[in-house]
Amino acid sequence: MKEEMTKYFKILSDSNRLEIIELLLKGETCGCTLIDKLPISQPTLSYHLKHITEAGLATARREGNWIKHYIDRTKIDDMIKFLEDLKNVSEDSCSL
Amino acid sequence: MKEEMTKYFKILSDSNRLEIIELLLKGETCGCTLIDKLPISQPTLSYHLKHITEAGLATARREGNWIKHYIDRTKIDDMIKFLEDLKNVSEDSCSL
DNA sequence: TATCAATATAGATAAACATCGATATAGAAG
DNA sequence: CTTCTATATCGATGTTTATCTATATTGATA
Repeated sequence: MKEEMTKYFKILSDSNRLEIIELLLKGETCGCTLIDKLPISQPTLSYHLKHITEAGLATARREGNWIKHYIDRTKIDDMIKFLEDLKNVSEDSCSL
Repeated sequence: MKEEMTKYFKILSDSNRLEIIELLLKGETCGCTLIDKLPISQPTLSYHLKHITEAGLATARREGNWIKHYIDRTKIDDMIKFLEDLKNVSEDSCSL
């Protein structure tokens, strides 16, 4: 649980990755269009997409010539939930 | 803004740091009591507390012999807000 | 002022990370 | 079956990170 969260937070801790996620949420879905909007090379984009996917924040699926990427919004919800709980931790609350 | 967020997320991306933050929220406040509850050395704890503070997630203030640390819960709110906005990003929304 | 407890710094190290250019692979389509 | 486009992998590199031990600093107090 907490392991999962640190993994997600690590993904969000890089500005290029955050940008990628934002673009994916906006409907970009395809690496070939992402690449023009980011200050990184194609191999680096591939590397980030792989990590985002392996962390469980996105899924990838081939569609014809392209590989489409979809952010799993429920994972963002999980993070929000976790932070809400964290914020409410107090001297007499149980651990997360 | 987004820079600030990646900085916060980086802080939360390490399990020891997350543990420290949780303990601080529970009212530990002092390094000397934290140290017994963590699998790290005193210098490493000092190192993490420094980073948490420099990132703006906590404040530190000397009180007699000890230095007390206080998490700024509004920063957690900022993260929650950011993630809410991120989740709601869509094809026709503006950028964060 | 000498001592002690809490905290910080220095210096070292190994691992992880972000990045690149070059190249390989995979699948669609001619 | 060759070609083209999208994506992945390889190998290298410089940087950042988490961690340690040893030592310094700081401030309270005996």
